[in-house]
Amino acid sequence: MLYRRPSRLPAGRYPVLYAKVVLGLPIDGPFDYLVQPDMANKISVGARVWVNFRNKKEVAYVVGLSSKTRIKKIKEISTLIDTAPVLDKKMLLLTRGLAEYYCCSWGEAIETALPDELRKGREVARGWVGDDKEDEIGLVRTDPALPRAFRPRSLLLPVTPGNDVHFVQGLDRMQVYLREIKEAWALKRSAIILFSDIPEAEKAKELIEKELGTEVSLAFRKQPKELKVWEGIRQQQCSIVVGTRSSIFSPVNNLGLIIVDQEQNQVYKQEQVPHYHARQVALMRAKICGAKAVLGGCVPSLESFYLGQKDKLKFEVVPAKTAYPQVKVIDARRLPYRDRKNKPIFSKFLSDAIYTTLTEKGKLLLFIERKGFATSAACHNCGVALKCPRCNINLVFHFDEDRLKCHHCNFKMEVPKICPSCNTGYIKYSGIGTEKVESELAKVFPQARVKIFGGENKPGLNPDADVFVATSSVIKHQDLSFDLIGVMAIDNSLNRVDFRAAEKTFALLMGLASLTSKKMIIQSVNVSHHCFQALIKNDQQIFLKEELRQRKQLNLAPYRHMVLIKLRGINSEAVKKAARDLFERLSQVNAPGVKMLSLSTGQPPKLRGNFYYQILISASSAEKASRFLRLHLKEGHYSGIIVTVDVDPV
DNA sequence: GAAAATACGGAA
DNA sequence: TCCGTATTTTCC
Repeated sequence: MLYRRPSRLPAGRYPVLYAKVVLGLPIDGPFDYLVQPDMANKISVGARVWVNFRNKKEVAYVVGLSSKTRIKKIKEISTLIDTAPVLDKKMLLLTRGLAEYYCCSWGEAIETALPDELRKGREVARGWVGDDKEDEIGLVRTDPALPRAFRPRSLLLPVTPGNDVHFVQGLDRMQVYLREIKEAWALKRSAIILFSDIPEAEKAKELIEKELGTEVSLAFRKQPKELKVWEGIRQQQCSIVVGTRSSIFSPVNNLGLIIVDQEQNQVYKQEQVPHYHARQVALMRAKICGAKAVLGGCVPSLESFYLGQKDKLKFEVVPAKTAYPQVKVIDARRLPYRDRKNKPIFSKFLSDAIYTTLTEKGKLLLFIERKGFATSAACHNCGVALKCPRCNINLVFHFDEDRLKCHHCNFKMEVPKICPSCNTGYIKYSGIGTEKVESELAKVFPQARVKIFGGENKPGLNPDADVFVATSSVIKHQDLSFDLIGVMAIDNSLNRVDFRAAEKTFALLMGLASLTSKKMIIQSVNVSHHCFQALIKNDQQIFLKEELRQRKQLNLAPYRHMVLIKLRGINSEAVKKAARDLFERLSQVNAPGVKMLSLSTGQPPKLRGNFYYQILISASSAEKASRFLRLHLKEGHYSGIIVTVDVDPV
């Protein structure tokens, strides 16, 4: 993508100027358009223009200017939308990097970085305070003195070296964030601080405003004043922005600091194409801007821990002010039977603890992860779930084939008559109904006043209630404190068909543990799991190191980049055929560093009338996988089937 | 992504 | 040879 420097232009002659533009469509560009002479001194790289593309009026983004073109039948730019760029050279670099990483077009990446109204061609207030040094780069041309100003150069720009990345671990990490923000502010540099939800961002806005005595912008998608906020930030030399995922694209000038709080949280991954992860974009943007990146949370993601192990990220642990609770893991394999039909859901140990806490008028939390879980096959006697010998994830029973299947590598096996682990028990399928916990509790402890947590039901609003039954949404409420937390059916979470199941479960339990400084009791059939060992000993390294070791052994993230190709369509057979064909075709390509792993039905296989299939790939780098797919996905087109790519799925 | 260009194939 | 339809290509 090198744009040739124009040959010296004859004096006095007016040169012809072409603009290289990209569009927010899944097509590779850029496309050349003729810049009319009267526009030439107003157009700039990073500005929007209206163009006629395929006989349709479209918004396009100028990514380069040139005095040459190889295109024969060229069209003119219809009108200019902006006289000042809406993307500075750093944002252009960032969006292009995003496209290369996440396998989308540059235009699509640009559109994810801009507010909705800008994508529709809405005009914006002038007053850009860019921090571009114009002539140093030549991307943003503001000098109207033609023809000398035509200096379109390579877009392959050197990136500011030196990436300063830190991880702040602990419940009281906000004080470190404040320290960093103050430091950036003193140097007259901007800061972007991302939070996992809007209430958290709002809280932080108040706190930072109080501490710094300056106004802080709150930015998130689809807010009524999205464009106003965007314009406001762009016009300040230096600003502080708090927000959610999309705020990573805030148009701040002189960026000096990016903080991503709760970086292990999945909310930072966008569900729509391009499936970017705000943590990844934060690291990319920090590198381009020479800014410091600070990741934070109670638990690091395996990606961040891995960076730490390689000395690419410095850890700072903030000591907790509150005590860490006593954690007990109770073996739930053989809960005593009350009768054949009604298996008890509380162990003797948990029952006793609940009883004691109730007697002492303490507050209780019973946690049940209700989110979808696959039917797993486990031994009735020893409780060991049947796992794939190749992927170490749970096998799933398929009724139609009467066999066990691995959703990761397609390994299949007959259901064993007796458990291969203990050689005595028979295999049982579990899909535990957790809805009964409340009524079960009422049966066993008629004196307890039980509420399902959520909405109006919160400890503050219901001072009478003794017991709250809650799902993972309770973890957001870090201001709560209980005397006892009981964790039920956590094996459902641990046994999910997902190589990140253990990591997610660990983060969940760490979040829960911070809601009590007294006692947490976990019921599991898997007591020796490294996830629990780390919790019992209050040593995250036990979990992180073992998990990393397993990931390495199985060639999974963060050692390799996973890429998921999703196919969907109305016709089940057609999708299946297309997926098989695509898998076959991609497998035949010799691409070093790219490995085809599996072809399976989607999760779920059918959604809103569409049938889903997915192909899993691993690669030594995301860019490599994206290049590979960009090249080979367009070779074959399947009618009626939509193919999307998710790089680094979570 | 979707219109336009091309390839295909059956009937006259 | 013609035309309707499926498939592939191109969009500047």
